[in-house]
Amino acid sequence: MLLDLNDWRLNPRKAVAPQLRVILRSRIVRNQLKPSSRLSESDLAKEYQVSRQPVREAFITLEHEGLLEIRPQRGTFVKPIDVNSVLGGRFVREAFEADVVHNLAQTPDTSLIKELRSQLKEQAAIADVNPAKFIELDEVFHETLAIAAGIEQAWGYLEAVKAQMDRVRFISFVEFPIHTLIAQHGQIVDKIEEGDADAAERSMRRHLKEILNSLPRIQQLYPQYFAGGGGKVNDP
Amino acid sequence: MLLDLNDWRLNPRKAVAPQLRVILRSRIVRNQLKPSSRLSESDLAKEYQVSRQPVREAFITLEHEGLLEIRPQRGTFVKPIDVNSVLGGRFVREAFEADVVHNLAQTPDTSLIKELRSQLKEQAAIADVNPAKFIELDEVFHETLAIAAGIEQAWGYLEAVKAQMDRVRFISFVEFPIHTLIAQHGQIVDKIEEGDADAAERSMRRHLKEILNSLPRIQQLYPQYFAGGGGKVNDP
DNA sequence: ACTATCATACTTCCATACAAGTCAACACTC
DNA sequence: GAGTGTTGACTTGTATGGAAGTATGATAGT
Repeated sequence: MLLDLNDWRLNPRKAVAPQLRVILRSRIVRNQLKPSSRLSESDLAKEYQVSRQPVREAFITLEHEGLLEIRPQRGTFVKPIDVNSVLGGRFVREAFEADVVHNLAQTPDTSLIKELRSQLKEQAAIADVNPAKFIELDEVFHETLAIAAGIEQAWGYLEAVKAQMDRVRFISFVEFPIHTLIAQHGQIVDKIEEGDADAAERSMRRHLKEILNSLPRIQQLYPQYFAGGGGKVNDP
Repeated sequence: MLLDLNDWRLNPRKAVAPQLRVILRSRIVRNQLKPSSRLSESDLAKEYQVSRQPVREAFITLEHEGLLEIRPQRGTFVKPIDVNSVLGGRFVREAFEADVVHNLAQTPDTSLIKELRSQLKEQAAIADVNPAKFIELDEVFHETLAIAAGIEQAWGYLEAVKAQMDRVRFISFVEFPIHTLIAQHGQIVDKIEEGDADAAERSMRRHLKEILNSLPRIQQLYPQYFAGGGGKVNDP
């Protein structure tokens, strides 16, 4: 889902439109297609050697996901990052994952703990080597929690939420204190293992508030990627 | 959003595809287009006097929303209700709205309370007259809370979640204890007014667990609308 | 009676042509 | 020079024909 799809190759056996959707989505989230830049149906059609129609259909789904803005008869543009959307998404995600770890801590599972600790080692190993890869591992970590809580289905609803947050992270890796994030992961695992549901929830909420620290700085460093003013969003 | 769009005329000035998306979405959520029933691009194109392309584009977005299932070269079908999707969505929504009222109760706003109490009266007045209209008012109630909490943006992320839950409610109004729901609304408002954040959160969680009571009964009464449970399943 | 093959009528998916709106450049009028 | 209308090259939106795949039923063969 978050894979790097630079080496795109369309599989001619499968439908083209869904493949284009995944490829373009990856290129936008990874900040390879810059916010406010123009995307032309015809140009992309030529680039991928297909007709305009499948490109167009990919555009439509990506607009629905909040990554593109289609202005009829005007053009299609990569949507600038809307701070309120990021903050709103972050709120949803915090609420969701707080409940997830709260549930998990009430019935700790040793095999889950073992798996999570294994992932922590991977994260630490890759941290200074390949930050983009760390983001993938981070996603796996959180998804593992959701699946363990038995609500894999629910995790899918957060796709759009994660996309908006990931866009911010891909703009500037250096602004994110990866080792802090990993330490927070460790704390969450600890609290789940201890069976302290409230503490686990607090750890997760603190963890997911981390982006609030870096977001203003990133917005200041890269104002060209953002749109509108960052209003205030209340947080628990 | 949830409006009844039975007698809807296409506005020829605006793009057709988005209008079709809204119309079809409404017809599916309101259970006018039955689960597992077949939708044909050509038929709908004739029905709305347009070409197949805009119909197709509407299909694609609705599939992405989990309301349709497009089987290539086979047909397009209204997706049967997946209980796990409903439960997962319910989980997300409970987590979200619990945090919303928790925040609201920490800084009670008298004008908000007044507005909510006014809505409660409306709900009570319509309860026995028009259950479909009550669902609309219910949506307004919850949305009002989200907006008051300053996270209108986040509310948009829950569109798909609400759609799945609403489908269940539209299958059978009688299974839902509307007066109980209204009483729960009242309790939530009370606790916000009292400034008791934890109690407000508990009330909201109890309220959003109400669907768990009726879901099994509805599934048993209308197995043909659900996937993978009780209905005649023709698996290979 | 039973099975395999093939014709046919569907379906979605893609390519192409055209329609309609937008915007910038440019000539023209005042 | 300032303002205005026009042209033309763009854009996305829609219509339509055909390609490829799938289900169904008739038919031939055993």
